[in-house]
Amino acid sequence: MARCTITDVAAASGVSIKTVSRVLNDEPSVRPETRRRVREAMTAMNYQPSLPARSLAGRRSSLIALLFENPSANYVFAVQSGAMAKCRETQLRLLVQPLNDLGEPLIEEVLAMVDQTHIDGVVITPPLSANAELIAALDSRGLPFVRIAPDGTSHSSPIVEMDDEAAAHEMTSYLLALGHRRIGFIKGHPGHHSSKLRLEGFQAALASWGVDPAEQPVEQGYNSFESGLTAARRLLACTQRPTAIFASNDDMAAGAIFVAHEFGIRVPDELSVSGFDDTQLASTIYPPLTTVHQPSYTMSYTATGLLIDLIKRNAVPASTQLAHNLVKRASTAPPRRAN
Amino acid sequence: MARCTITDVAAASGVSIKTVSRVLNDEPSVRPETRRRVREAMTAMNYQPSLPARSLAGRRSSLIALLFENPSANYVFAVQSGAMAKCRETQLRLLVQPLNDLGEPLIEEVLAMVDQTHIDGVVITPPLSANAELIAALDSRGLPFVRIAPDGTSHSSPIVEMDDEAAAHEMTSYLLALGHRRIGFIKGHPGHHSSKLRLEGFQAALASWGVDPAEQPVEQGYNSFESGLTAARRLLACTQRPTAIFASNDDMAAGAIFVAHEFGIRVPDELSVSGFDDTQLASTIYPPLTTVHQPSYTMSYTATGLLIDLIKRNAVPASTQLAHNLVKRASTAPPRRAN
DNA sequence: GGGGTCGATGGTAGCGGTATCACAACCGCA
DNA sequence: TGCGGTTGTGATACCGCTACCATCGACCCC
Repeated sequence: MARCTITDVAAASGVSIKTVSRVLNDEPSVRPETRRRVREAMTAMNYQPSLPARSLAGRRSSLIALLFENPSANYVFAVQSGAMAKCRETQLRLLVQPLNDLGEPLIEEVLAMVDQTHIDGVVITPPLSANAELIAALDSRGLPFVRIAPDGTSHSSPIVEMDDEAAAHEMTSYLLALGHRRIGFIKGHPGHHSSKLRLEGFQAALASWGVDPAEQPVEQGYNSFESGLTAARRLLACTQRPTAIFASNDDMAAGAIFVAHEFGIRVPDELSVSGFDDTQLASTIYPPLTTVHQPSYTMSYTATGLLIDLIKRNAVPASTQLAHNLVKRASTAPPRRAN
Repeated sequence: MARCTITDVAAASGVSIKTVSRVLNDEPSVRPETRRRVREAMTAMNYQPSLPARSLAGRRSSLIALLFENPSANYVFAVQSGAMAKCRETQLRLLVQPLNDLGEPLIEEVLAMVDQTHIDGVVITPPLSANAELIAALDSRGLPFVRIAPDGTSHSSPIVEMDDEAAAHEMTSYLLALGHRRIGFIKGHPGHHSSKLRLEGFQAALASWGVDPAEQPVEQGYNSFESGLTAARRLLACTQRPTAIFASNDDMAAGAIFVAHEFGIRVPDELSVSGFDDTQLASTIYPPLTTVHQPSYTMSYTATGLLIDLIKRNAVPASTQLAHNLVKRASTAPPRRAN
């Protein structure tokens, strides 16, 4: 069962290689009867088209790339699974391209990859999706791409996102409704646009409840567990300790819970903690984390679908917003009455 | 700066395309002076060789695949990063191929991928590395592959592994040295060969300390957090509750700690818990987990290196064993004196 | 009923490289 | 001086497929 080629199939089904090629590409104007014969021959011989040959001859490579620069295993895994699922449906191959710790040559690396592999298109995840140079470079190559959760800068490429601000607003309202009036906030990585939106949602919710945002303690975090540790230590060392902490992602929220354990502060009795993203971690720590479910898998699945449409030159929406939802678990409760 | 080809480079440097090809492939018998001229032209024109063209014409595709069927984001991320790092060093591309939820057509899917992409070789992670049919299928295609932590069945392909039994032995000895004499064990997924080895290490250590392994409570787990929950509930509901739990991986250990929290059992004061793997999770939960550091990243980095050697027909060791080490954190302590 | 259109198919020139062979220039040695 | 053997280089046939154009009968319209 050695590899066989289009020529073998053509011979076996008594047509020219061109007709086999037509069947392969689902082109019209092949008689159904002929199509059937060719298809049968292909299955019988276990014919597999050669991807390199197709991409060399045609304009398509049937290969798309997923670009990321994100250190979170959970996020990357989710995004990758989503993209992969869509690729499997559509007979495409996915080239996964991590761009961590590259510094300057990032753009060059991407362009080299694009030129070498003849990629058809790219899905870009945050924070890369907000990288203006990268966008410009891809544009210069005329390569189609879809961005996941980029910043607000306008560009004609399609976008898949969730409403970070509304979600943060909801979470904050939930904490306020529980009775919390002193809520510590841990900001996300300054490089991520969503960090800004989440803070804005937090502040807007406070304002709408008549609570002065300026009075609430806010600490800078960097999306890592360790940065959550540092930020939470500061928040909990305040003289007026907050009764709740809202962290901009789950890793940092896990840090806050860790610190609470260290300090002997009971969660949620003495301190409520909530996160953002709903990664696997959220339901693995104790107590399980109240958080916002971010549909990372679905976002990337959707983005990949849009990219494929884009490549096929179908009409594509400029922007798609996916639903989030609040996941209430055991890390939040009404504040203990202290007075 | 549109894409340029070997012909352009040849014209620019005044040689034939064949000579450019020679320079590209680092073949000998090109005059240093000529080589320099061609190299210069390539950089000046920002020439990037076309991967599809090379793989079509030559025997190499400069593409290798990483096969996995593992639901753990942390593990997959680590393995992928390691393979990717080695690929980047050697100018290869990595095709990541998850094979989850495929059932029967798994082998076909892999073979189709192999035939379509003209992959040069494969790195196989557990539990796929123990899949005899897969191994046979790859063999039938004459494709080089390296397995990470496969089971004991002999095969000429290189293997990268750690000593699971010795590591489990060490961990158990550590718990015994702390004074524990009733240790609950949570077994790993029956499909993973390492599960068996870890259990054996546990039992051997007990025996060498004169403790009867048959007296220790053992529960079946399936490597997931949830299965750890179930197993730990059973262990802690025993009339003679163990003073320590050794779980075969970190996720299940996290489950045990979760259950301890639920039951109001203090860790490590009333119950020691230890895990295996040292994933990111181990240092994110509270208390941080004593565990065995499994060098997943390094294993896959090494395996990829061996694969490349194999492809180049260099001499390759049949088996490489990487060092593990015990990471002592706060989840273990001497048992509380109860009598 | 002749020319135009369309449906179904085939022939063939590449795509951008590599492999095989050929060949000229140069070398040492008898 | 002439011979075989290197060494550096070029010409050219592919690799497996797609794009473009040609072909050829059937059908259609006025």
